[in-house]
Amino acid sequence: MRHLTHLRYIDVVARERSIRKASEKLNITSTALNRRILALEEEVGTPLFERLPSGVRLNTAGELFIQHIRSQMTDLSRVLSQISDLSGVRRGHVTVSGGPEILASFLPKQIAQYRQEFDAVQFDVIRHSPAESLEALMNFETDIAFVFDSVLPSDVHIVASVSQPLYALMQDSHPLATNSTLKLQDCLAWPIVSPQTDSGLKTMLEVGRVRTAANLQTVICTDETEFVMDYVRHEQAVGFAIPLSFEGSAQVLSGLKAIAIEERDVPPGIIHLVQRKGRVLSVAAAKFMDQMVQTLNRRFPDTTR
Amino acid sequence: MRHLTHLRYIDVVARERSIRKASEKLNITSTALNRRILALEEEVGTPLFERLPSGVRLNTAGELFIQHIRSQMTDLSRVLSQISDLSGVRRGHVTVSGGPEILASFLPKQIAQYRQEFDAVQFDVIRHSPAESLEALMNFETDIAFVFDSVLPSDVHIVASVSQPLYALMQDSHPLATNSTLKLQDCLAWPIVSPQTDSGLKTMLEVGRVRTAANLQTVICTDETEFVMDYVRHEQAVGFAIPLSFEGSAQVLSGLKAIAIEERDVPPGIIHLVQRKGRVLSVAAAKFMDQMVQTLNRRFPDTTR
DNA sequence: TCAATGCGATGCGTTTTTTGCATCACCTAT
DNA sequence: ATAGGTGATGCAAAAAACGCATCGCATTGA
Repeated sequence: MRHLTHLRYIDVVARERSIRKASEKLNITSTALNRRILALEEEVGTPLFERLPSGVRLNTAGELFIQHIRSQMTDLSRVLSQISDLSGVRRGHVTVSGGPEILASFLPKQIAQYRQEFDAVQFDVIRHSPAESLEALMNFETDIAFVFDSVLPSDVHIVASVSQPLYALMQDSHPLATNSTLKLQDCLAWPIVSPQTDSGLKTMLEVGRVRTAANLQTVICTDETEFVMDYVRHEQAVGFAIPLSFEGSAQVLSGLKAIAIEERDVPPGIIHLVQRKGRVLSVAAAKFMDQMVQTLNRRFPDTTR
Repeated sequence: MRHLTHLRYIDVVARERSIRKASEKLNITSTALNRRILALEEEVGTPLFERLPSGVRLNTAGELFIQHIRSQMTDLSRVLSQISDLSGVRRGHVTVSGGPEILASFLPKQIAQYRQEFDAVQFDVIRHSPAESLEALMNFETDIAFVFDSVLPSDVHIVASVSQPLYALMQDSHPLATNSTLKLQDCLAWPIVSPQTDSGLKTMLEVGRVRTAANLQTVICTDETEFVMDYVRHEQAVGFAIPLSFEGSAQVLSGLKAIAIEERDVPPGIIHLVQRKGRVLSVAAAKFMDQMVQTLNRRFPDTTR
């Protein structure tokens, strides 16, 4: 789409903060791109970029304008998606972001299920911290985001919230594996694989640690869910995860046991399924969102929508 | 703005339902315009217009697309308005529509007051029936509309509602002019100047007629508020109006008396001040809206917002 | 202090796109 | 059948966009 191209030019320049860099990315000369920007600024009647020795940067007017540009671009692709939807084929593009908890088991399964029905829809999956998720959402870079245990600003719309208790993961031959639930204290004697960054999982564990005064023996810090799962297969250690990260796919847990930590010790975390407030999702994204909400409702009946 | 031009082309074709007519309006050849449309349809991947012997007409895809186009255009002008607002001058363009009741006294005064402060803002005032008002609002042709006594669809946002009792207008030397309020029955003996079309005023009067079984002697039907005011100066007839049409400007009423009809006879009508739901108004329009709501609140304390 | 480097802006010739004219094919109403 | 309307299309001219080479300027590093 030709219009889209024009808009994309400005968008990329804003992102790259350099006309020359942007021109490489767009496969045109910096001259052409530069003149486009000059022409645009002429039309708007005011500069949109500050010229710095190291490149360019949006000024206030530019910030307003780029917001409009991005909104326009996503709106257009939504409309195109609606239009091709008229002829029966469900085309489209959905961009989802979330933390590692989501990327492990839940999201791939959801996407696979969706694509069974609509295989002309393409997905982008991005790993983001909660803050990055929200920023990307506001910049129209993503359609849907999962945010774990975070205070949400008022300009995002919470489509669903699901409560996730903390589970301990271990070999199924592990001495603890016979329990039906565990206290955090029970884990003190074992090496712990704990989350690394300030993720939601880390926060949950931290709350538990403070509450029960349990001094866990962390031996490995990592956010890679797969690494955790795999590691506890090799050592009699204890890892942590939430149901969304392992439930529903038998293979992930093969040889492992997941046991709930008592909620008195660690209160459940909340995962929010969010989109940008006021934005109308494409047909594909809306439908996918709907499917996920339904699944969550079925698997976790306490899900609020 | 060059980008806007492209979009406008499509918009005008859709409105004119003819490429040739649109091309005249846009001061270009029909060839150029035709090819633009063909190119656009190519890019979108599907026809947007049906070709009829008498011209063109939007198909379903086109309807979706034009909606997007119009939204884009108004959004862009809003952003440009915000941008020029950054540099201190409040520029902009506000389009208001409403029935004759509003156009008489209230609206001109409001606009004059607003332009005292921001004289770079330009206004378009259009006279519309309630249905036309709502349609224009949805087509992004107007920013703000006054709708009198009408059932409003869910896709408009009611910014304020003001209750308006019916008043009888007559010479101040009229025999009825000594009363402080009037019953509809009191008017039976006099020639009546009544509203013509199915306006809100007409509806109010109709309700009163049915309720009190009063058989008014209508001698003139007109919707022109000014005509009514002027006519009752010449004959001892009775006209009707609502406070918004005459209150606040002494000249309009000079030589006339306005007396409230008792609310038992004729329940007050409601005038809604509305905008398109989900749409963000330009700085100028929002500010003007705000001023009007404040005025209404001051003059009619029962105004809801 | 003096290159070296990287940035956006600009003049000019070339390429690509857009436009206008003339014309075609088609339908409708007279 | 004819006259007047519609949108589509081939072709040449006009306009816009593009790429190359170059400029001016500021920062960086020896």
